[in-house]
Amino acid sequence: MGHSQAEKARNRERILDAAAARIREDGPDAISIAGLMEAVGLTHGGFYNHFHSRAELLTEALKRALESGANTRRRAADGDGDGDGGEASFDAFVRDYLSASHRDHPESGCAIAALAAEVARGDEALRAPMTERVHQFIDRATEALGNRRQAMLAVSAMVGALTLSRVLTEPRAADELLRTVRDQIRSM
Amino acid sequence: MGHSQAEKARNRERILDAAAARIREDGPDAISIAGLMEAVGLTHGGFYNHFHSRAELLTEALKRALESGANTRRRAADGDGDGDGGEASFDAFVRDYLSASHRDHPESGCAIAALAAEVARGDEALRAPMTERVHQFIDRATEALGNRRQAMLAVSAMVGALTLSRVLTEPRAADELLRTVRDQIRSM
DNA sequence: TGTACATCAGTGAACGCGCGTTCACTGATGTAC
DNA sequence: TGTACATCAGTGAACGCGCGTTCACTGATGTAC
Repeated sequence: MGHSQAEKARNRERILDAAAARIREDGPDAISIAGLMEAVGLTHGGFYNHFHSRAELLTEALKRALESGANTRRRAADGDGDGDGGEASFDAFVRDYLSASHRDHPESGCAIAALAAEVARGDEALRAPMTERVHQFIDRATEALGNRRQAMLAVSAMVGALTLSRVLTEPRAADELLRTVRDQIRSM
Repeated sequence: MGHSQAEKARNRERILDAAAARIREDGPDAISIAGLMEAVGLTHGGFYNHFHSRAELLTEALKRALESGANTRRRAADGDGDGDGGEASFDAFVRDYLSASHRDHPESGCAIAALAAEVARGDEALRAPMTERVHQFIDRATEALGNRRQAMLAVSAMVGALTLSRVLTEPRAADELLRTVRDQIRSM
């Protein structure tokens, strides 16, 4: 096995990516160091070569999850949409954000929807990076809709609808909620 | 100390109420049996006279939290509002739901906003009672707004805005989000 | 109504397990000459 | 370019703590007569 500096950096990335997926899928409390390291193919002792503590990992994993979720959304909207940016791409963004596929894959999805309530209970260091993303989200919607007040409504509804659609037990009702909120926002 | 049947029933209620508050304030994983029993003035051993397991407690505490949150909202809207029911009381309901006071007191607040993401990760037995409340919420908004599609948007936005306002680090921004979404919904 | 006995809510010690963290060790990597 | 040595990423055993759960015990409650 190699122990080079390059490999160390790569392993840190792999740990963070695994943690960012896991935290969105099962929540912060479900992350155990042994389990995480095993998922990456390492043993738990080496964890502390990369992070000072579990708490530090969670902070970094949240940041990574926020980036990852935003990137995945962006890619989906760009790939799907008619690549002319602006309103058209925001429309594609909304379609993707409120899709069944996003609902069914929190591990690569929006970290705001997956983790907002838990982050809200945390200290300011944890809330700050998510706060920044929320503002970016609102700013982007404001540009697309040309109205900051509507944008706040739209962003709140997107986060709320995605979260609620993950709770509803009947797939029909979950689909209906997504579809309805999506159409309402697209016709704003 | 009394060990009567009546006192047992009362203690069970006190345990459930404490758990319902704690689960909304700090999340399900923060509930420890010893801590909960101590908060109620009992010792941890007696817990199992009331519940089979911690998992059973969490299920019951969620149900209690859903009821409690709905009741608190209802009381706030009725006390505040012009007691003529219907649209006026829904307006009072929205004002209360998206208030700073509700944001700052999750322990007596809406359990949907506080726990949706965590419940979404759980099994169907956990999701069922919250699903029911979500439908009640949407039905009530549908009655008030006279439009089921708008009601879904409104409910999603209320849950999303409350949750996001708890994340934002600057009080000004958190207030603005609540106020803006509240006004948008009231003018629907 | 009073008495004897069974029940059972609550107590607090103990058990066992999982998990975060530490640490001595290893062998490959990287560097100084 | 080659060699000797220091560094340090990863390993896996061990430690300590918190916590869910169990259990023998207690004394008040409730019931049968």
